Amino acid sequence: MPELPEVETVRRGLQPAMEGSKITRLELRRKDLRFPFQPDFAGRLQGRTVASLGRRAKYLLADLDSGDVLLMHLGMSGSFRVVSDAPDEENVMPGAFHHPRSDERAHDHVVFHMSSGPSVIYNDPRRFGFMKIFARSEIENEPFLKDIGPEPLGNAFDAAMLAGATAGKKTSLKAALLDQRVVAGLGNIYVCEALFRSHLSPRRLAATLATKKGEPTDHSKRLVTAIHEVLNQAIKAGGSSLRDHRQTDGELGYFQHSFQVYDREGEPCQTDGCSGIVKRFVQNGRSTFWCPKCQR
DNA sequence: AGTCGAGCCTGCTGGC
DNA sequence: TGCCAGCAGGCTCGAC
Repeated sequence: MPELPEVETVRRGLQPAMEGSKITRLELRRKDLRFPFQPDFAGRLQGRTVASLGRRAKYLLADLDSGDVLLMHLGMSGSFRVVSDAPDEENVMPGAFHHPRSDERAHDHVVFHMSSGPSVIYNDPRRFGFMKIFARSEIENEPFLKDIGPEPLGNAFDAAMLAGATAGKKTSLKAALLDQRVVAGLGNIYVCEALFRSHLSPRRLAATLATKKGEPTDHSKRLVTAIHEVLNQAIKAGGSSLRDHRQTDGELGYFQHSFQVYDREGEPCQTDGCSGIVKRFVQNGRSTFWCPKCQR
């Protein structure tokens, strides 16, 4: 599930419960997620106040009053939900309709009991997600963050930057956009959608975003515009819910209804005047969806 | 050095 | 109905 729009949706949902609130108790229901929890993981969190909850790429970053930062990644199937208290009860926050079944609760791995009242529960069936604490002073050296490219919705990301980052790359446009060192936070869904909206082929050589002089081409400009549009629309829709993603109140995101190519193999292309059919093929081990007729 | 495939783990879907 | 292969939104590592 979680690409940038889903992680940002989760961040906004967790903010009221976590920001300015103290972690009174941390329940670890297993010793690992993708990786073993660090020694004294719970001890470094309990009694600490979350000064702010931020996001970098697909990572959530909880800034603690101890000078530590808690980094959280949702992997493929991670989700958070906020419940009013006592996670063993069915008392979900008002307005939520999602009451997890007991077999879903088997994957409730971490529970943050917050001084603000509610508990924040991390659920992750596949356990590709992980959590790690590091000192804020070490953020520049944090391996998970240090090579990540610019935020696609930030000022540093524009056509010239994208052209520079892909200059000389022998790989495809699709693979380049999935590379977090080029631009942060895009995953398979939003790369497919952005390429479609910019009418660029996923097979196109990444290096063609720049001229020989290194100037950004029109393609690079179109792509940046498309990335902005698709991410902003998806955040507005609360992300995309395919299998796992839910907002923190249990609501589904609904951007999946706005997909134009992703998971639409065999359906007609939605570009005005195009009679193409959406195709799927496997590129770098991942499904790519595109319209061969209008994406060049 | 840059690029690509394998693997991590569980659950769901479609075909037989 | 039941079984099993194939597939899934991310990331790192090792091999070329």
